[in-house]
Amino acid sequence: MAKIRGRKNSTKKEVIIEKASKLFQEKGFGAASMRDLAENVGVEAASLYNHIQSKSEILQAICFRVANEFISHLDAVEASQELTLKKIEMIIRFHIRMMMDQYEYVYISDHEWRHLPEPYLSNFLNQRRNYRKSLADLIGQGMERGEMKQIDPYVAVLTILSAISGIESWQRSRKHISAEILETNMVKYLIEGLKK
Amino acid sequence: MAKIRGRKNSTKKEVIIEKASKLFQEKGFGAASMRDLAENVGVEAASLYNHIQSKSEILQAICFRVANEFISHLDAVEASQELTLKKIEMIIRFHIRMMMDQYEYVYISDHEWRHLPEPYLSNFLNQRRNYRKSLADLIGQGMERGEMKQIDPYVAVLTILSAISGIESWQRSRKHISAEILETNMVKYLIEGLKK
DNA sequence: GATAAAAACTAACAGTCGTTAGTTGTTATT
DNA sequence: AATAACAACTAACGACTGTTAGTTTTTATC
Repeated sequence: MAKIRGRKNSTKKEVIIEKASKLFQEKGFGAASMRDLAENVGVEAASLYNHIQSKSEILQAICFRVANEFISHLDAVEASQELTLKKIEMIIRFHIRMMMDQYEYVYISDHEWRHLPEPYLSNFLNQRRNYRKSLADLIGQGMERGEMKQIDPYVAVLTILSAISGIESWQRSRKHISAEILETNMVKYLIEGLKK
Repeated sequence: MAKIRGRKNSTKKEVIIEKASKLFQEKGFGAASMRDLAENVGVEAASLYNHIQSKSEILQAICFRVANEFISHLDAVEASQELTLKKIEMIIRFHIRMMMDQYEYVYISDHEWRHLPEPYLSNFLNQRRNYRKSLADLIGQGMERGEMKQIDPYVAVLTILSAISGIESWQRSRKHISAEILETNMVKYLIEGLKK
């Protein structure tokens, strides 16, 4: 019996998921093949199945890992004692950081979830719906307390989340702008708007 | 010889492109098959090739059609005599309307352009880069004239465009919110911000 | 060094992919 | 009615898909 096997196994599985995230982001889940992935891992395609059960299991792992990170952070923020507007700013900053630090993972979770098989697809969409609902409630609360403008909370959530998920296209022109400038300016825009 | 053939041909081709736009948006370009598409058109897969040259020609048609619409509108706005902030508002409204009226086309142009073959891919990305550059210049001009806050123009462009392209996820919950409310609130947010 | 588990390999499966060739039916012009 | 272009069909191609079975090599424990 191998003691360390469990550790070794999950390590190799992690390598596969990491390489897959790059591949899925570049080519899309449908266009990325297991043989592509195997080549990146440095192994034959069939050997991958010693560590994973299927191609879509990789997608599941990526999507739900990202979802859990966002949900955990939201819970922590909600439990804090900050002003509502400050809470929203914290969430915005976390989303921006996630997008910059774990670009491939977040991208896949944002765009490739369509290829999740049931029942994972419904599960994922439920989690996403709940997350957005919590965020909208938070914004509604901020309006009630007079901290913020009167704006449809759901539209605000939509605007914030999709504005940030668009950083994807900034990734490719990284040279033109630093991470710090991006975060500072985007937060300023999303909080204060464009008009003077 | 058939006089009307040209017209007939393009009409059927247009049907194919229209059905394809729905299919590509739902399943992604890679996962959508020509046999899928043929079934939606009501014809055998091979028959499609009497009207189109390849699968990717459909993608090209969609991506460049959308790109041209946005470029044309931008040109018209730039030539107008409005205030800069008003110009930007006009562009935002146009993007929102396009997203609502031609959702599938815009979605594909936003997300499936990766699958364009060269040299169309480079061509497309060039056009996109130029479009964003023009928009950033417009915002820079607005700042110089004192109409707007001091924000990195490129970040502003990125925020605006990606915020709007996120309407995709609103499409699926259309019942919860009307197009008018969406447009009004999103414009308000993107111009005035969240803070009171 | 023996043992046994883990992980690599080769070969192949059944199915799907985009696309082409060749043929038949349809439609419009003469 | 004859002609000719168009658009549908069937059949098939070679390549590629995710995945399984069976076998061999590597690795870790005793």
